[in-house]
Amino acid sequence: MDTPQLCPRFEKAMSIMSQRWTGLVIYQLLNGPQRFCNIESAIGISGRVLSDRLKDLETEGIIKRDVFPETPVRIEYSLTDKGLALQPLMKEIEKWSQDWLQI
Amino acid sequence: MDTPQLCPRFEKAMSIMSQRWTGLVIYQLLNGPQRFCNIESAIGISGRVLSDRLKDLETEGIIKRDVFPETPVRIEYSLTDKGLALQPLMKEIEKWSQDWLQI
DNA sequence: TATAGTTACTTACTTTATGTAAGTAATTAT
DNA sequence: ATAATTACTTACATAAAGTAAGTAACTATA
Repeated sequence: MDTPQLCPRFEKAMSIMSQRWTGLVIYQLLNGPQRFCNIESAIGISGRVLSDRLKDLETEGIIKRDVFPETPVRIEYSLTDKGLALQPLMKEIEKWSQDWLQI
Repeated sequence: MDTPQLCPRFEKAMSIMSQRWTGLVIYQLLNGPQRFCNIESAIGISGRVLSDRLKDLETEGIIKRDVFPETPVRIEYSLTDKGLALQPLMKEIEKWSQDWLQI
């Protein structure tokens, strides 16, 4: 038929956002920089998958990882500008969920 | 730590949108009602998974399924109001992808 | 009449992703 | 010497997704 072809950039964005946990990790980091174990307990993701997701998101330039050589070592994850730019999208998801989902 | 707890409605919205293919199926249906094989070829999803997704989305009230007893039978999928309400969200993904992703 | 074509699926099987639980490294506290 | 802490990794089990073939219902063609 004659539906327009998918824009590769849009497709990429979708593939990032439609990966399990990615959205919640970003949403959680909108609360500010935080550590691995905090993200883990806040959203209920397993450490194994969180480790994968943080690596992927860092590779995509959406989050950054800062190491503070304290004891025990403190590692903070935070959103880059690219990651912060996802806030309006998160707001839309919030809005839709408020308007259309029951508890 | 002291990050706020996740809103169950937001979490539900995220679980819908972060399932693989769901976003693209909805995006595709923003072009108007269309048939199974059209969605399939437009976004490159396998029939097996598309079948699952369409059932899930119908259960969620995001799409509806209309049967036209022609030959061969025509079955059209389209967005409900709840599904159409996801358009602003799709626009945000488009915008972000334009602003932050390279080709 | 037999064969092929069409759409919308389903089924069986393989591969990939995710969940669970235990383990590791580096350091400090007890 | 043992336990505690954080940020992971590893090994293994289960769930989700991909691939390809099959099915049902009907029509068109040879």
